[in-house]
Amino acid sequence: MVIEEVKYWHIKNHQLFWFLNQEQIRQLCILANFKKAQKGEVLEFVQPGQHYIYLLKKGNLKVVQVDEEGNELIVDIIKQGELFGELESSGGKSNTYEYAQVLTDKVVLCRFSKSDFERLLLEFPQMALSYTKLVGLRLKKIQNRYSNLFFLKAKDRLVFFLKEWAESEGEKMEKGIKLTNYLTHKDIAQIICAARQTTTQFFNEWENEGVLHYSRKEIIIKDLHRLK
Amino acid sequence: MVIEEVKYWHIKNHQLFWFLNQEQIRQLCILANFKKAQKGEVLEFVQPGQHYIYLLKKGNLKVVQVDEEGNELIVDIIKQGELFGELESSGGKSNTYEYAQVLTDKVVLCRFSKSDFERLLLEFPQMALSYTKLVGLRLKKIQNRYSNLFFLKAKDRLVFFLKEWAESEGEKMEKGIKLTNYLTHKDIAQIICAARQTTTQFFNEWENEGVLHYSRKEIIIKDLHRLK
DNA sequence: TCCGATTTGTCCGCAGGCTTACACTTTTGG
DNA sequence: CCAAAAGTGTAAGCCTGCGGACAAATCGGA
Repeated sequence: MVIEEVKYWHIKNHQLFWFLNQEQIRQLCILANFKKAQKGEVLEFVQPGQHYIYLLKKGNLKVVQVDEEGNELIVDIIKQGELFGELESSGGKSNTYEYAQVLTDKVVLCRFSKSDFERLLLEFPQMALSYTKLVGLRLKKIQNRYSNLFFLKAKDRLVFFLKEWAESEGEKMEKGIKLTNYLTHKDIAQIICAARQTTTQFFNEWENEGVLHYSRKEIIIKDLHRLK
Repeated sequence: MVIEEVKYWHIKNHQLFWFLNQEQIRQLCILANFKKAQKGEVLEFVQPGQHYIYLLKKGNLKVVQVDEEGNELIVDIIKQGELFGELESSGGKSNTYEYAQVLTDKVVLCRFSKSDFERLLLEFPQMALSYTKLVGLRLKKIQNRYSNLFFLKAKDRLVFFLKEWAESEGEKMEKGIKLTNYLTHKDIAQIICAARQTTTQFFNEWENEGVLHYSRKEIIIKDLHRLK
């Protein structure tokens, strides 16, 4: 069962764990610490002094940044098979605090210490290269979000976000594209950098126009092109 | 002379080129393509199909992103000794176009092909690790700018930018901190994501309060703490 | 099944800062 | 050395969308 899971994980992360053979994966698996968590649970993954890399094996979670006034911003949504932790940890200096929270019913994740991970990267340079590309990809993604925040208005940012979501997790059906929903209006607002009320408004406009249906369980995008 | 320059460059980039000996540096130097450019010159560094990594040896330049309406955003300021190119190239999909422009009187840069660079990283895993950390650092930096754009108002973003600049290139003097200026109000506006007029206004407020002096050649921050 | 908590719906005033518009100043290049 | 271009100063109007306020709906747990 554990090996089964590892196999799965291995597939999801081919770009990174490609170069390891079964034995090495098994070894990494021993290194790794497994953990389960329930919906809503908060994971404080940036303990000072303790540096871990996390791999989300099952479920989804959000990485939230809080400033001194208590304003929250969702920095990233971590999906099945994605790495997080070291990468996200904020610059250190600032007065913002960061935590992760479970969005789906349950979540399975494992972690390995930063130093173990680095040892692995040194042993398998090919893997270091893959890892670098992975980080580079995130850099591009965030850079995209950044320029969107400047170039686009709130509504267009929401459209952008929904299209991206549809692309990565959407399921095509006769009635449109179905997204299994694990986000509230508030969550989405914090992702696209808007007020919750503004987000609600846009959703309702689309609901009335009949191009989208939002519910807590799922979102149906009936017509992607009319989404604007 | 060339070796002198390489030595210098080596120092500036210790985190990356640490592990190479003189011979290897010389070799990299042969691999590399040198180029000089004048102030104002535009470098189209993202040719499709051609993947290069650039190292800025001397001077400063800005990386600009342009959207379909012609709005410009400065994605990054590249300073002496910094790498750019592959890292910055936008996600590919979008309809934004990117270019670099020389800010200082003259600029010296060299480039090596992505594949040569990757070969080097594979040969020196320690270097791959350093490079990974470098990319990670940029990720953090951009993530910081992103959350600033959400949490902070325009004026505070300008303060943040100036403080950062002062930290990286400021020169302490009796009259305050001196910054050799290579940016116009427009440039700064495009960095902090504000309108040019807004930026001008803030500078003038500070000028009147006597906490800062702006000119095209230099910026003197007389009192960092009163800058708000 | 019921109660409290969370999420969603709606309205509206207010403000930050973008736009437009133009005058003035400094730099650059022929 | 002069004209054109680039950069700076200043002001007014307008618009997006934030924030507060509350009601209604939905969920989750005891």
